[in-house]
Amino acid sequence: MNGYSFIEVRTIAQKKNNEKYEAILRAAVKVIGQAGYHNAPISKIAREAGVADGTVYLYFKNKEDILISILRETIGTLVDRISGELRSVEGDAAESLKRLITVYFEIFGVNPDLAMFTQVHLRQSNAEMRKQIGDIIRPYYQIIDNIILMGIESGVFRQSTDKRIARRMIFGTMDETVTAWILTGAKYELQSLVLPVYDVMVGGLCAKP
Amino acid sequence: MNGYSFIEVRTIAQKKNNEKYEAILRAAVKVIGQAGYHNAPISKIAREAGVADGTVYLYFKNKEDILISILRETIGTLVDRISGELRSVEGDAAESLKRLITVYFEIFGVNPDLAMFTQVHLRQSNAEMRKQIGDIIRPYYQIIDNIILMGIESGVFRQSTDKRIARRMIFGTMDETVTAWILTGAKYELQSLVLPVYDVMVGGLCAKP
Amino acid sequence: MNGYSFIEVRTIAQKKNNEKYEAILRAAVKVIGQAGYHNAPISKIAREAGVADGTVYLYFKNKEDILISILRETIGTLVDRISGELRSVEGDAAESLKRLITVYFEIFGVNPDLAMFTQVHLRQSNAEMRKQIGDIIRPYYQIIDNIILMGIESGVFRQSTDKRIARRMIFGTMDETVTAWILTGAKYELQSLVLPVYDVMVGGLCAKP
Amino acid sequence: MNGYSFIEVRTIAQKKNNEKYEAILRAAVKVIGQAGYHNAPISKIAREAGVADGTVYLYFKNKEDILISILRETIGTLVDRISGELRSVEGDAAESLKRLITVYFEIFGVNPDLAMFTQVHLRQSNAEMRKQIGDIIRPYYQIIDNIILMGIESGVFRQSTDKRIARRMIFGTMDETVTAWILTGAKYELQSLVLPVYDVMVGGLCAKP
DNA sequence: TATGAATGAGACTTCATTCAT
DNA sequence: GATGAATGAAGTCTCATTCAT
Repeated sequence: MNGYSFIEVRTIAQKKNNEKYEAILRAAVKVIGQAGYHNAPISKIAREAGVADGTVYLYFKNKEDILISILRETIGTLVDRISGELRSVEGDAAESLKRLITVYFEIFGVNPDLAMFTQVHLRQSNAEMRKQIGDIIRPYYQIIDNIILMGIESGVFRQSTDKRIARRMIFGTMDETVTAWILTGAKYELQSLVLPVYDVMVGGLCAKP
Repeated sequence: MNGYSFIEVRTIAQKKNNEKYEAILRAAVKVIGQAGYHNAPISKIAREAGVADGTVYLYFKNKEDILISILRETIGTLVDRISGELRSVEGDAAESLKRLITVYFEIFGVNPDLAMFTQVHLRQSNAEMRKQIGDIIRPYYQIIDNIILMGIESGVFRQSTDKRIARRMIFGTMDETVTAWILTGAKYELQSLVLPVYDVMVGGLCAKP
Repeated sequence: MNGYSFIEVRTIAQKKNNEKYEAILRAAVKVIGQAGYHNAPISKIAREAGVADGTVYLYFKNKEDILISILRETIGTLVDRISGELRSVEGDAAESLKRLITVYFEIFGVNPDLAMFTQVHLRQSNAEMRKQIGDIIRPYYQIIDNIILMGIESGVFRQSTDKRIARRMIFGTMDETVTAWILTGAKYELQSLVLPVYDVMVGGLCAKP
Repeated sequence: MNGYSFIEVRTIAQKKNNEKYEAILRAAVKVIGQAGYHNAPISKIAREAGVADGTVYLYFKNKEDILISILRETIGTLVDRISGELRSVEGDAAESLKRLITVYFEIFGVNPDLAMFTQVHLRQSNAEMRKQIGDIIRPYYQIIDNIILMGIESGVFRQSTDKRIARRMIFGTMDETVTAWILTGAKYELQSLVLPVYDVMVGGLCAKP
């Protein structure tokens, strides 16, 4: 439940020998993150994980399955951690949003390869994969939606807010911020951007009257 | 200077016959847009364009060059059209932003394949390509930056706005909106979202006191 | 140290199964020898060796590497065998030269494909390969040079002999003899030419006074 | 009849527009000589010759025909020039041999590309081409044979000389000398080697008793 | 004659996946 | 479970040759 490990969310069957399962996922994040999905041969991932090529197929159906699994673990971690944070600020939409951004930047800030993977290379998926991706990512969207709803109902956010659009603004801004961060070399602390990002989300661009 | 056509910028040579050049680019947008860069063999692009495989290499240095060329044409068009729009609202930052969103949604709204290409598949590039992509995309960023600056200086936007963050919010929100639109099947009119998107960008989430 | 096998020198890796490594080299000698380097597709070599195309790349870096490897094995064999022969006639330059010719004709005489490969198709290399070829072939040149030097110092060969030219005469004459032999169909025993070739090298054309 | 040009030996039909014919051959010698047969696209030869790709096929049946034609012209020139030289030393085998070497080194010494072409890249031919090459080269062999015969009959060369072997020694030594010269960068005057080469051919290696 | 755009066969090479050990 | 050698489909790109202009 802490979200720092890939272990918890595995089923019992998969828990057997999860050392290798995790090693492969970690290796895949690193290799794909740095080289891109189509420049990351299974053989390279296996070597990085310290296992044989064939072993990968004992833990994953195929290469796509690795991609999906990484996303599942990542989103799982994200949702776990954010949920944990939100419980302690129950009802405070503004603070919830701030925590959301904080956790998001934290998770990717300490793992640029994972950021690169999620923001950049995950897109290299075909139509049928995107369906699965959508399903996996939904709980995360839900959290954002809940925060927005909470804000509107509590009067902190505008009544007229278009909820879908607001979610895309939040998601898109964080996404773009992380993408810019890695594409410019991950040279500064992503954490330092939590407040300005939060500020522009909440306050918008306009000068208040 | 019209920006509506692929004609202006020639890559390999000033071919007499740019019909084929454009046909290949159009085909590439379609095939890559639908299947993804790495699932779009040259042979498929060539067939879609109605030319032989080898012909593609008379107009483009290699496969990457096609990707780069599409982006160059697209950004060129985008910049041309937005610049045109902005001239008629000289100095009005809010209106400029609205026009930016309008043009952005217009261009991609009529060409979901192009949207898919730009929003999704363009990311499937390696490190050295991203350098080129960065160079090409810069003029577009510049336009957004100019609008922000204009807004701040004219007092329409907040003085305290972090310009980099603001740009990422604008870019990320539009990007995410278009991405969501195509990933859900491009079923509604993208144009209908101009106002709500503009609204959340300018007003932010918070209820005014 | 026996020089009769391709086993000793490993290029890519110390493969457990060098049966395939040798099978591919043998197939390459045959196919390239008969068709020429640029008319010998990897697919043909693989088929001749009884392996899949991709297997070739488990044992060789690329097509050039095959060429280089064959040369290395051949020169290795040649040098080993000649060295062995020369040990038993230590100091006798004339006899050494005769043994050199004998071994040279022996090796190529039993393998016309290898002769064809070495004499004819090896030349089809680009500039950078020729550098490597030069390095590999050097020990062989050295042996010839040593024989010449030995002959001069022992007074068997003329003091005034230009050593470089002498080496080229020896090498060129053997080379041309083998080339002519294969280009005319390898119909006679190459061995039968050892003495006349030796004779013309040592005695030259002129009638002694 | 001077052998310095490609013009004379053309038939009347081919003489029409022989400027282009010669330009293409010259270009081919240069491009193939420097890059090798299989790295010398027709397009490159055409560009070097200042004609269109298609024009090449008005003068040559195909790419192989260019190779053959160059050889024919070269051997033609060689035979013409040597024949001319030999007429002035009628009957003197030793002097004839010296003139042979001189002309050989002269022709290739002033044109390293042609040397590279003949010594190195011409070998990149397939079986059926080699038949043609043999036919073309025969008159040149004939000249060498004649010199040898003349030497034996006049008592200048040994009675016991094996004529075939002697020819191969002469040819192989010149060939190897020129090859070594170009492969080491054509840095010295090939002419300077005429005498030492002649010397080793005639005197052989042995110290006279 | 001359052009050069167009063709498409075919080359080299990579790599996801399988399977005997 | 674990291995890694082997496979072969598929991809990118080159280039000899043709043909409409």
